[in-house]
Amino acid sequence: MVDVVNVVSSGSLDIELDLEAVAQELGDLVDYDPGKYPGAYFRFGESEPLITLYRTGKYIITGSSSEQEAMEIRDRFLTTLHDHGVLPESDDSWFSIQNYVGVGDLEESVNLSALAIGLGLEKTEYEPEQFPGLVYRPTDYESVLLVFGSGKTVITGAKSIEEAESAFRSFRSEFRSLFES
DNA sequence: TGTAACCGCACTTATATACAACGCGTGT
DNA sequence: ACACGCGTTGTATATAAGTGCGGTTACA
Repeated sequence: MVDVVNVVSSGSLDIELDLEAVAQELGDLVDYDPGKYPGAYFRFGESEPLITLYRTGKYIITGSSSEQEAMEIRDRFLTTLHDHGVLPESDDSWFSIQNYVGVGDLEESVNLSALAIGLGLEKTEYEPEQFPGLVYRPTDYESVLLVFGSGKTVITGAKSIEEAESAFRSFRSEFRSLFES
């Protein structure tokens, strides 16, 4: 239905950090350049999700493919900080999923100009010279959908996988009723 | 040297986060 | 006229989609 390709989550360690010292302690796992960006980048491996850690102790995990993977990375991250003496205790104050990015497929080609009119011009943006996809902001979902001529659809801004799937299902039925396919 | 094929990149969307630099408004 | 505070913007990250552009490479 909807294939999740990216999950963005965030949390807090609830302690202030000296990022310079953290980078020193963790070595290759951390990439920190305060002149370029205030956050320190932490990554376990080449294609692993990225954790951006801030002075305030707050952090963001990007690039997970599921909620489960995000949770696992968080656990490993906390354990690693604890093992290096950066974190006194390995339980953080809060952690939550902020954004799901997924891909759906209508499995047929779409006339985007006609779709923009069908869905309503006030809810859509379609400027093919600027971007090949149609931007659809449904009234009853917080998610935003990017629809392409191939029928492939990107769903983003969802706070849960259920929200993403529901938004896509709703869009697909609207699409089918518009074009009677 | 010309043309063709291919590659990488920016475009757009959402979202958390922080810090610098900017504009603008108000008060002194 | 100037200082200060607040709001906004750009910086950076991941990720998919399809299009167009520039640059590089290969072959005739």
